[in-house]
Amino acid sequence: MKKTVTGCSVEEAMHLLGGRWRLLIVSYLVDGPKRFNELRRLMPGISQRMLTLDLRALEEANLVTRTVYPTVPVKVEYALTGDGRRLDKVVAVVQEFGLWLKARDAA
Amino acid sequence: MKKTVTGCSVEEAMHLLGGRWRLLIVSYLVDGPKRFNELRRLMPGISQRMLTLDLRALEEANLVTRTVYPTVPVKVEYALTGDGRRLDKVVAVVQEFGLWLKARDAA
DNA sequence: CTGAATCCTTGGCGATACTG
DNA sequence: CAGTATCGCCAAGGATTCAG
Repeated sequence: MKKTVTGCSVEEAMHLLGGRWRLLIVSYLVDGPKRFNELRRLMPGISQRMLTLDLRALEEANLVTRTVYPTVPVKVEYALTGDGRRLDKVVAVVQEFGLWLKARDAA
Repeated sequence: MKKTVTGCSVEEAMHLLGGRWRLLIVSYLVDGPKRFNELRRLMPGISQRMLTLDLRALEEANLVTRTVYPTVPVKVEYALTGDGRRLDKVVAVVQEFGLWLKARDAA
């Protein structure tokens, strides 16, 4: 990817997190490390492909770590890095807004 | 639009704000009402079409108001609604993250 | 100045099948 | 279990033109 977005900070952040699933993935990792299929179960709508791609992107951005336990069968855990912890507040605030939005539109 | 995203709050919020420009638009409206071309100047990359479409979407979501002053030439002002003010924190947090991100990647 | 209309391209994303 | 590889769709977005 590496599309040079010369824009401002909001644009940069959105380019990294703006996909359909990325911030949602992070929102689940905030609670602690998760395995691949664990994340799939938490997000019934996501495809295997997108989960992989988005996790790779977050990994490349140093927001998430990928740890492989060489057991049989293989076990892979994803967790937020220290940098990724910078997203805690983002997730919290967006989640809060989303909740309010759903409540409002339900009425 | 009204695409029924049955997902969780983060997914809902991202579906509304996840586009390339929407949150950026909001980030400029946080500082006060802005005119159409004023927004265009602030976002050199955006096309006329997308600015219109995204503003309409935000308007339909009751986050932004559109006020037409019947002068000649016409003057149109966009401003955040009370509901839209719920995005102040979102913008602030995302902006902060984006700034940190740019600083980190500059190093 | 603020759009609407049209056409076209891109890439985000899903579906499916295959693998260590 | 945790992926990779292909294929193809379609909505997001850009460029250009026309209009009140």
